[in-house]
Amino acid sequence: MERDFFEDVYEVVKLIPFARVTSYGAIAEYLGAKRSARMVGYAMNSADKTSNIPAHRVVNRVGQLSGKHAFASPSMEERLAAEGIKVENDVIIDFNAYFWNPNTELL
DNA sequence: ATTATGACTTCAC
DNA sequence: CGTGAAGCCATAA
Repeated sequence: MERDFFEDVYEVVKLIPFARVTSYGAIAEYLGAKRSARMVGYAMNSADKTSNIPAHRVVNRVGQLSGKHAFASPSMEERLAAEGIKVENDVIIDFNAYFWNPNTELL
């Protein structure tokens, strides 16, 4: 399994530092295809099952755990809480503060 | 090759 | 301010 797009997504997601989160759009934009934000999440769906990808650090633009349903256990919010990230009502608190932009911080 | 689907995003009403 | 619809791209059937 080596979908080029997926591969890039995995790489970026793996590079996400501890207690840090990012959005699908940000990753997609970093890959040069900001229109493919959906594919990023789609990749995560496969990534979390097949690889040790911290998909729980990837949320939508508003910091909402849109993909929590893809996590068997523990819950996405628990994983984030384990990193000191507060989550309430499936939404990351102070998301802007935890936001990690690959284009800005990684580059 | 074509159709359907989706962990998104943005514009419109 | 809230809900709805359309757009875009890659994967799967």
